[in-house]
Amino acid sequence: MQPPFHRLEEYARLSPFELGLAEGWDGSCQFFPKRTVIRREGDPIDGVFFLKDGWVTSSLLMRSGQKQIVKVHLPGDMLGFPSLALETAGETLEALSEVTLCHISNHDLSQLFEAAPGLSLGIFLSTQKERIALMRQLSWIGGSSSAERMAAFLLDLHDRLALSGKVASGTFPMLLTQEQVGELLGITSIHVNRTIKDLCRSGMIEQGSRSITIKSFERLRALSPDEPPTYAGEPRWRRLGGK
Amino acid sequence: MQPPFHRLEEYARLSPFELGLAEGWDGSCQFFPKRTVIRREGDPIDGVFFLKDGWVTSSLLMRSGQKQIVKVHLPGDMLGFPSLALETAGETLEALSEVTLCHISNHDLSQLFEAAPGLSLGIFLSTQKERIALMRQLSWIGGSSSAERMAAFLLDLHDRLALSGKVASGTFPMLLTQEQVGELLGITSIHVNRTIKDLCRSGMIEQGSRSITIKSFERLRALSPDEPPTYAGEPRWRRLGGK
DNA sequence: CGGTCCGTTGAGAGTGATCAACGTTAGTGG
DNA sequence: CCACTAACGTTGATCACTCTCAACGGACCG
Repeated sequence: MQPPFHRLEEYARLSPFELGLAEGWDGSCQFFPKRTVIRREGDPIDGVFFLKDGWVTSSLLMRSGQKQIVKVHLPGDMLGFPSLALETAGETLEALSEVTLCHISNHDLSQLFEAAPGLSLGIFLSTQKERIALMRQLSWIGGSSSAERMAAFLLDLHDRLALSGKVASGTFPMLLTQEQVGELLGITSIHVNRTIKDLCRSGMIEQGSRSITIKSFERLRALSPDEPPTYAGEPRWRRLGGK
Repeated sequence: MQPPFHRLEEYARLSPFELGLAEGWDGSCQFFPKRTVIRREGDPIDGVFFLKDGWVTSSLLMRSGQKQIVKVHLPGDMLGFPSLALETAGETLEALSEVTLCHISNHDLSQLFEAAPGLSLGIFLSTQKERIALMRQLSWIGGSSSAERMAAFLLDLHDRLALSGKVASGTFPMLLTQEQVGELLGITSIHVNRTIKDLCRSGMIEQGSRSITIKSFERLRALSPDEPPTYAGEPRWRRLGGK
């Protein structure tokens, strides 16, 4: 299975039929230019997406006009699942870069749930993983200073990009503007700037034009309010999948 | 289906076999006294729970010692699902009152996924609903003042308790201490007190010994940073479930 | 070569944290 | 039933982190 589709097998060895399904998605994918709104809060729900390439934000708009970014999605993520429980979309999906998406209609999804148990379980567990990620982000914002949030965010992004081989000796691309980082961490873009500068001055990170380099993992991890969770591998899935 | 088990049918009409499964849970339930830790972060994962009666918090502990309450669970909620994606439990479940829990082992859960498609889909969608709730809470904490967070929290709790008929003319039980409300909303217990007092002074709410009364829904809703989402009913499920 | 978006920096204001003390309720054992 | 104790709620004073407002520099794009 070619990246980023290999992530579908993270929890489950897939059957040839299931692999075929995923290849079917690959065949019919759509491109979106940078800054496109893929689906807006309140839009009708036409299924979910598999993010083949590019970065996508998921955000909520409050009545005050304040935007809260809830997740930065990277290649291999599945998008739009929370809205399945709602009448209309509950989050805005927005392209941070040029993006390649595979669209999975409600109809295809229902067939998948019926006929592809391994893929279903893998998707189910990956959405639980997203819940864990949300819980962590909540704890960052609810109980940490701006520097601590920033450290946690940078380490998390680093680790997730490293899984796709997008990191070279601590350096990884940063496609968010400082304003967007602020919307993600619940601080002002101005304060994001000061916080980043502080981390640079103290030698923990360096910033390139559209990249970040982590200079001291040790000190950044010491600053971070929590440690990354250990995800269950296939053995746990096997227990859940029966047999 | 007797409350709170009726919530399992929120998304799916259940087959007689599926109803039997749920009744089986009911037969083998456990009691926990107030303040018991049901499962601690890092504990081995022995399945999930159905909350039959009582209130339970789900929380994360940060290295600083700060606790972030991530969710207040009410009767009918399913607990412990996020940890299925992890090697060890990712959240601490703690009884806020005397609690009745039905335990569902990994083995039972795998059988359920295989043989009870309606129940499986209902559970899947309810976990997506939890994601929506987490996203909303994140936006409250990330982008609102303490008074706004408090308004959103009180309205949300009111609405969820109203679904179980636990609300009488705006009055509902409040089983959290002010310290716990603080851990939920990301503010100090001292500031929780001041915020509640302010809301009382301005006539929006009144506080009883272990209860809250909402006096002006209109003004509290105007203060709240967002509006409650509209959850999809059975029609949407039918589309997803196939047939 | 303009314009817009993004990043950067300064000064001042405000919300909420911290520290400290006291009142009140509830639970416990005599 | 009362005394005692601990947990919870309440209030004041001070401090710090972060927001707001404002201005300017630089980079990318048309």
